[in-house]
Amino acid sequence: MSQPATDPKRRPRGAMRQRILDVALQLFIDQGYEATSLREIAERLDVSKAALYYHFEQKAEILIALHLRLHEVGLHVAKRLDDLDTGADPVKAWLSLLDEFIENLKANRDLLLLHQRNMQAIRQIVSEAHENQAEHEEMEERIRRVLSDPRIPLRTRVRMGCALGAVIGTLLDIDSMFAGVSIDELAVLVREAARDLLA
Amino acid sequence: MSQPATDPKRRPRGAMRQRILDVALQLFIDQGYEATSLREIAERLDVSKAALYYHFEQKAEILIALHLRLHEVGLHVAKRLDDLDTGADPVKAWLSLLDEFIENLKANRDLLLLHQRNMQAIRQIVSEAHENQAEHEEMEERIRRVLSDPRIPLRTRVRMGCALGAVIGTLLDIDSMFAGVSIDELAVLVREAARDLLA
DNA sequence: GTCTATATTTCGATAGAC
DNA sequence: GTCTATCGAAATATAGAC
Repeated sequence: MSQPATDPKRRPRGAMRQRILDVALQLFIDQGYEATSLREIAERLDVSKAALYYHFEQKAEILIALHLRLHEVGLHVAKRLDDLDTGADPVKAWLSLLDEFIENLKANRDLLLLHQRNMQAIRQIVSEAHENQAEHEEMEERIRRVLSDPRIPLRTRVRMGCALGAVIGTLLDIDSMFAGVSIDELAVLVREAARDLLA
Repeated sequence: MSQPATDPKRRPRGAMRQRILDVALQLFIDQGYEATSLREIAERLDVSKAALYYHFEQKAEILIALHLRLHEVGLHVAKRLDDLDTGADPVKAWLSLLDEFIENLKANRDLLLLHQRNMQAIRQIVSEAHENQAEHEEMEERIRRVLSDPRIPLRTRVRMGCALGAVIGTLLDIDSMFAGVSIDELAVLVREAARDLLA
């Protein structure tokens, strides 16, 4: 009903939309969302500013679209959070959450970088967009809840947080930290360190 | 010669300047540098926009002043980095660097938050201000150099990075992670975890 | 779908009185 | 040191032709 009535096999559907998102993602990571103008995005794509408005009603929608991409990717990690809520050994569950997270990070480092470097803008825009629906609870929120769960000893919770911090700190900004080392090689070592932390 | 000719004992010297910096710091942390207008800062201080320009020639100077504050604070940590360069046991040196860092973080969490959340803006503005002088090498740069030093086994370097990530990840955004736990209590546990990581 | 205008708003910054 | 008033630039967004 709501799908466009064109042949679904005719592929370049929304191709321009994707190109916009790709360029915006790079610029938002490098300069930040607020510091990036639609003019810049349009110039890189060699189209006019107005062309962008055919694909997105507002600038904020570009950021939201990218944020949603990350959200889909994060669903697997969220599943592991459910395990944590439903009993089971929290340390074990956390370790497999970290594994899932590392895989996600390897495959979508740019989206996570976007999130890390534009949290303020994303928070503000998303909260305005959903108004008060509360709809999907943010993964961060759920992580915070686990780390505040009094049923888990504080010492353990802190180490869970440390392990997560270690993963993010070493694998996300890899280029500026361990330039030249492959991410896979790093991931193995970090995973091992996280395990030691929670042993 | 260049000092103002007023009585140096008459204290509220630059009091307004400090109030501006304090308000700006809070807003830059909450909303980001680019998303914060001088109008907002002026409103919070209940002065006019133009008043701000008596104390700072440009908006960017406010950010630079805050960045310099952080720089002074970071000098102690930088000393520990020297130890790392001049031989000695890198693991031991790293641990005492982390201790110094944790103390700094406890005393100046807001400045570090500012830095973490406005890296892009700071980088761009600072690089424009110093043009090509290269003057003071940024601490991050020095940390990266240590973590790339081939004389230290990769496994050790990764763990050094993990330990730093653990400290930052758990102690910097403390309010959103371990709400309700005192930072001192947390710091003890994180310090211990870092030591285990590098054991 | 993309273009050339243009409207509208807001921002950083300045001039000059007090 | 602070104000009012204003400037010029740049940003988001829209109108309407093609």
